[in-house]
Amino acid sequence: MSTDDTRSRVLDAAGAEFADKGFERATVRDICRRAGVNLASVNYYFGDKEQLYVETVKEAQRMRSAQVPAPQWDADTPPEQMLRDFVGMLLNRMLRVKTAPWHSRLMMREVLSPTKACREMSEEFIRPQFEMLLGIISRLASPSAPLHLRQQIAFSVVGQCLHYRLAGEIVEILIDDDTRRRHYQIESLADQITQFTLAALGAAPPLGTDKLGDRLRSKHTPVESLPGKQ
Amino acid sequence: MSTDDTRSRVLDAAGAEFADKGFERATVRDICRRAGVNLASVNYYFGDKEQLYVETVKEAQRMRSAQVPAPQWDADTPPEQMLRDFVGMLLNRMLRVKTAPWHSRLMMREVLSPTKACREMSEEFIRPQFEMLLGIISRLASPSAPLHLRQQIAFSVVGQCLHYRLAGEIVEILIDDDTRRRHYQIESLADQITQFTLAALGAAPPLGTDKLGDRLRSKHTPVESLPGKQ
DNA sequence: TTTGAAATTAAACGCTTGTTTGATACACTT
DNA sequence: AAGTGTATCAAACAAGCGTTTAATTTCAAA
Repeated sequence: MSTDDTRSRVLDAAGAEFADKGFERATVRDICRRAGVNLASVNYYFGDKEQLYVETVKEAQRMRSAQVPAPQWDADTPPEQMLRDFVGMLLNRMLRVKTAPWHSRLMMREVLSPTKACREMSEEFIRPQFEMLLGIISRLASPSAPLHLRQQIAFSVVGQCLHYRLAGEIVEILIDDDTRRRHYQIESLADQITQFTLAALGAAPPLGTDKLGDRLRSKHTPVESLPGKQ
Repeated sequence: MSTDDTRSRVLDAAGAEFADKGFERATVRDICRRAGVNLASVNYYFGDKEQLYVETVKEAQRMRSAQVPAPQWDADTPPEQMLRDFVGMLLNRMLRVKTAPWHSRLMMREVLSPTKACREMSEEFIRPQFEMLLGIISRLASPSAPLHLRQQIAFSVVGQCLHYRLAGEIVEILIDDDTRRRHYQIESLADQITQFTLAALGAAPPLGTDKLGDRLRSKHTPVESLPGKQ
């Protein structure tokens, strides 16, 4: 955890402020007020606001990989299960931590509009995840599917997940509270997105015929290995 | 189009600035400089910056409905074609106008993070589009599919499209220029997303078997039996 | 105890922001 | 021609911003 020396307090407060308001709207004064330190601390420890921001993103990246590790699979894990795990991980990382620590929110911000200061960091953070998904897709798709098509399928998967994070405010407007409480829990969404994708690939019957969880969860080992953050 | 009196010039310049930089980062000075009018004009005609922003969003909404109307279909248009048209419209509205007039960019901004000043406006702008898509899905999906599932399928469609707009910078990082030029044109993406969705619904063969455009664009061919790759 | 570098502080600097002012130019009526 | 309300302008205002400074406190080594 964060020690309580001044530098760490500033870093933590800055992360929260940047995650909430973005770089421009977050002010050094608010950061220092939240950290309970003097106004000049930012410049004393980090030089200026921008270098503080970069350090904050690095910290978020460190914390996130330590705290929500990617799933590991046996050699005989069926690719359907891998897809379900991956989608679950994606949704959990995006939605579970909406109000929790600022690390995920800040990372999301960097993905959506990468700061030039952190561009290459975002890249090396995203690419391995994309390659992992691409590997799963390749096991599921027809062998004749060219690379660019498999890449687009991967984007289709990511897009479905991202939507619930980005357009969350619109979803709250369009779907009534009751329906949302009943059918928009993370695991339900993960099931739906997985089945949708598998059906599109011909690896499962079309949507609306049965529940995915009944097939995937029961057949193989239960999925509590999901990166659940407590 | 816009008359060249001062008020219109300010409104037009403000739209462009707000669309580019958002409310906070856009400055009254830049707006007036771009409009070629005096700094005080904003307050003279609109009261303050926030009221100018609201007027700008209203103007964008007016222009957009006049300029990019939703597709109209014959009674005998097959739902597959309707989905293709809808996806094409969505992608065009999101991507085509990246550099073009500011109206669409500003609307997109409002959808992603609705200003409290324009919340209800965004709602009445989004909902009809969502209902239209929901109608198409309902014709394609299994009759047994409950409402909440059809809604989530609609979100899956929107999510796939939105992704190319929102994570566009990440896509540019992950996919090399050549592949992007060849396979990431708007119409190609619309084909891929449509086929992906139709396949998921059992209304088309799984992805990677043939090109969608060949079937949909020429003439509608009925649904063939779903192939089983178990 | 003395010393000196590191850490912290209050205050101010210079700049940009949105907004307001008061004077001036213009167009139109009487 | 005089009067009148609208429109435009340069200039200044007050507030907030990131940053700097210079003085003070802290505290471990000498």
